[in-house]
Amino acid sequence: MERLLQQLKDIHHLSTEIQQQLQECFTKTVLPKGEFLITEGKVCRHLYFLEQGCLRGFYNLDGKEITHWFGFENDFVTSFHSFITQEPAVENIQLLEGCILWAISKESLATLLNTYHEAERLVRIAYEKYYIRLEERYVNAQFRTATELYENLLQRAPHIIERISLGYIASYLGMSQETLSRVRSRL
Amino acid sequence: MERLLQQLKDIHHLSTEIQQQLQECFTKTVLPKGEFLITEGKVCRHLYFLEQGCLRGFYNLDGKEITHWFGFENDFVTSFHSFITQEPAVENIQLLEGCILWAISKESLATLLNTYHEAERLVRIAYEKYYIRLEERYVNAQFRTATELYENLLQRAPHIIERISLGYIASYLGMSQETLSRVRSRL
DNA sequence: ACCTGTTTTTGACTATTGTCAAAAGATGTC
DNA sequence: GACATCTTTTGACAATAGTCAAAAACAGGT
Repeated sequence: MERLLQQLKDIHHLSTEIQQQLQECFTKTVLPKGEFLITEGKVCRHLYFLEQGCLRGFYNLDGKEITHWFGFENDFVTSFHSFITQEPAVENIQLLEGCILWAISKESLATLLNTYHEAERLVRIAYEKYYIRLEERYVNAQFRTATELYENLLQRAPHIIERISLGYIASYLGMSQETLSRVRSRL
Repeated sequence: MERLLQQLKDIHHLSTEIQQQLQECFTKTVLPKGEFLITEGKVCRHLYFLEQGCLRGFYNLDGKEITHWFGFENDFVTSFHSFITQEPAVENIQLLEGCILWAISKESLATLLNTYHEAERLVRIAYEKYYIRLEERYVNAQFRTATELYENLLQRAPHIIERISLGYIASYLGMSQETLSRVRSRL
């Protein structure tokens, strides 16, 4: 819980009142490796804060799993599309390690936003930070050779390379595992 | 201005007070085809509402222009990264047609957000809509052949194909103009 | 209808990457 | 230490897409 509050404080000042309220809204969740946090087709009713562990978001395309995102410590995770619209999720989120998470329901969040105007600003600023990271991920994703894509990732997000297994990274970069393996052997 | 207010009302209810305030904050801007709204390297101090016309966002990669986004009527446009962080923009936004835009400065927006708490919610919800469109654009962007990418775009955003010239669409889909031309001839 | 400049199409060739299949290397457990 | 399982590497071949260059189609203006 300390980590979560600290992350929120980094975004914007928090009154003691709202801090107490937050403590009540979030529930600790511990899940083992391999488990699914979000499953394709189900509506996603919670937003999670990831205290410990890592996970991946992926969707299916012609029977192939496409990893489009990795989550690590201090990230807020959910299928944002499904959480916002309350339509069934098109993606899955799977734990790549055992994880400690803090969950808040859509309803609790809505109540929080209606009660505390400062919470509204908190969420907006969190979105901005999230959006900027998303943008950085996609700039440089196009028109590159496998080698360039890998070198770019190595600079931009070495923690992904250190921690995630080859097949998932290949899927994330949009190439086959074999190609990625060959790229690596050439460096 | 009517269109802008209507768009905002679609997002969330507006009090008459805030409507008047909005009228004062936005400035009408008319620019000819080819002009740049945002230029790489310059800090972007305005957010625009596009009433009429269309435009493209692109960045340079090894001397090649990569179009990553198109804007049409009723879109809010800017280099969000630069506008939010006030760092120099990494992308350009160029008008593909003559356009009518409504501009609001970063300062005016900040004042608005501090004065009217409901504006805070307005921006958050606008972000959510924007984010969802962005996500839809990138899902299905990977692991596909040129033909599939084009067919996907045809379904998802036929207005882009009808209105934008071949070279820009090719750049947007991450393929050469020649390949796109061949794909089209096969259908 | 004609000229001019721009956009789109076509052709030939090359390079990169995907696919399938098998081998080699790690990791964990008994 | 040996076995089973999972991950990574290597090899051979086919298919897809990029590049360069030239031709054709289209649009706007006179």
